[in-house]
Amino acid sequence: MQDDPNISKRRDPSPRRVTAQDVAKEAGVSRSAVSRAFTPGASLDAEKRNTILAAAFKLGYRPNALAAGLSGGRSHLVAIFVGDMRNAYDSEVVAQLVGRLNALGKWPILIDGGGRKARDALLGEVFRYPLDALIMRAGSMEPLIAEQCAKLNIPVICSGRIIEADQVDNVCCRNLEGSASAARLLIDRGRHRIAHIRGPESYGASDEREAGMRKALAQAGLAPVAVAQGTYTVESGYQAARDLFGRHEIDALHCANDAMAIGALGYLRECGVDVPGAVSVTGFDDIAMAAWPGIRLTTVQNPIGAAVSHIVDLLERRLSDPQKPSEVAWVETQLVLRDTH
Amino acid sequence: MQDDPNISKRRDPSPRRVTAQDVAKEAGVSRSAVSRAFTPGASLDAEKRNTILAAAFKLGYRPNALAAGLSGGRSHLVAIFVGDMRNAYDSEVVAQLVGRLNALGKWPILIDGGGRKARDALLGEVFRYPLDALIMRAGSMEPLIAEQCAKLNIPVICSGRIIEADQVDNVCCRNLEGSASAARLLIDRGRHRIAHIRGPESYGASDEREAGMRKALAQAGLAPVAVAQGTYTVESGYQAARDLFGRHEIDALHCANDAMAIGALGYLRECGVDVPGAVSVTGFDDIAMAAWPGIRLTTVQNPIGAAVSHIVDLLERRLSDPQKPSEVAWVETQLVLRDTH
DNA sequence: TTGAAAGCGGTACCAG
DNA sequence: CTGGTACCGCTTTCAA
Repeated sequence: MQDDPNISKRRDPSPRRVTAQDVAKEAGVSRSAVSRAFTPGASLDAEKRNTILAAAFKLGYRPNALAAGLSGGRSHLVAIFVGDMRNAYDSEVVAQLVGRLNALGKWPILIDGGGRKARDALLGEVFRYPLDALIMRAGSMEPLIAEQCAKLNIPVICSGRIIEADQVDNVCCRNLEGSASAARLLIDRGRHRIAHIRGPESYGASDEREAGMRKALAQAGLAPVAVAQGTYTVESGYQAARDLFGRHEIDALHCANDAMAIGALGYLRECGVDVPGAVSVTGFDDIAMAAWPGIRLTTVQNPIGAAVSHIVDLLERRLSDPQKPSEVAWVETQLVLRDTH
Repeated sequence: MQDDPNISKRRDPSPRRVTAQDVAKEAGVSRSAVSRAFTPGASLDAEKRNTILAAAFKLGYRPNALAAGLSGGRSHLVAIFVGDMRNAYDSEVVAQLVGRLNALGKWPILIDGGGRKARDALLGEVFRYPLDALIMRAGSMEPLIAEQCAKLNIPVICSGRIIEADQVDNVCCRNLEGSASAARLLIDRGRHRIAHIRGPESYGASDEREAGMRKALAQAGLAPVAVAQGTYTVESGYQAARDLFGRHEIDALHCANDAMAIGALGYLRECGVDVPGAVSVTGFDDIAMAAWPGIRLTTVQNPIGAAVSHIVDLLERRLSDPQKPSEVAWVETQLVLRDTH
């Protein structure tokens, strides 16, 4: 090894990546043969294939995915656009999604849209890659992006809001029904002075979740005592709870997501309010944290696993049939009874 | 528009992506000119450039990043390998890192190593892309990966554990000192019966954090009452606390990360133990959650922003000088006093 | 300043 | 089954 006459070449300041040509030379075959050795189902003498694979292994060769993607095939690159990764629900979705995509041989490029002004520029840049698809995880989302994708012929899987367009498939949660079920729980529990912390207007889910609780209350001849607006963060839930409880007589609080419910819980605990003795609190999503000891939040489960499975499923079906009509996959919610109702 | 004679072409089942050639034809120039129009600093008549850009805009053209990467340049693709995205600290790091990389025009491909058996196969696949760099965020990490990268000439930025190798830069937290400072705080608070929940052996940080607290105790002539082992999850912290408090007289508990501390806090709260009246609890990391109302954990800040800045900085410097010697950037910790000590 | 042409590393089709 | 060859879309010389 030490005497390798190539040692000087090895010192080359920027050693080239090993190519099929190199492997071909090493194995004494043609470039085409090397390509075939890495193409499942290609016709190639078994022994020759082994020789080639051995040479490839020795040289540390891997077919360049960029080149492969260029010449006709798929890039296997998928972009995931996330509204705000700092949000617990979204980050759980991303975590699961990444694992599933990896397993499928798809490589997710993450784009963090979090409050970014230059969002368009950002997307403009990433669209330079011939993406297999774009997965949008966002409640507050620009249909503009979908438009751009249409132009570029990139299929879109959208979760969190429904976009009606060609080549766009949607995954959506039964927000209204879910929220209504939480409100009914509170009513059945004997609560009458029910308040709500909703999300910002820019998110479609905010309206649906508010509408759901209003509907359930109305069916019981009730109306919300008060509705405050947060931003889906723990901190905003804390603030909103302070506002609400400072100005109203309230015996139950339904929040548009778990993070805000946890913030509200924190406020109530600070005030020494007995939950659920004096006040019931419910959330929406059932993030991992909702189940933690010390929180044990009663909430509406918006099952992440189901949403991710739908996304992956729609992606696969879309890729195998790019012309198929758009679909909406619904995610059903379920009440999870813990210690705060 | 409706009369566009190309309408039949538009109906093409799989419309090609617009290429430089198309733009050239539209603008009546050569392919080369189009390329130049998109290359800052290339010599091209100003007016002609405008014509070209207009044509490009009209056609919705974007230079194909794959082709660009193929022909010499960088791919601008960066892989982020995360040990376990379900962990709050790691997911905060990823969230920030993604934003910073996006701003730099680098596109992060996420790989979730979370308990995956086929980790090698996974990496083998992603290494088919000519990555600009690999960022590893992992406490429990295979130096094998670094080896593979060396072969492929891919620089590595490693955070969470130091790997000494060419082309590998490291970002590392002062685990020992940080943990020692927490232990000193507990001692100063008058605690003598101090226990520790450590992390698994496979993580280098686990040993360092335990050693730090042992060292501080030793300096005060003390030794830990007991040490339990968790897995850096909330649930494991809860379990470990139950074990510890069931078998020992303890007046303070230092945990190797915040998640476990939060789990322990949950257990103590369930038992009605007064924190910090009867028992002090400290964590490590200062994840967002540690500051939440209802938790307010006293902890050792392992500043994520600083770590991310170091990663990005090392990345930039490595890319601008691939041959530069390896570096270690240290992240300094700081005690954050809240309500549990 | 410009256009033509040679790669970049594969894939896929061609004739043999 | 095999090697030769023409692309894929872009960047970058090289002359003009």
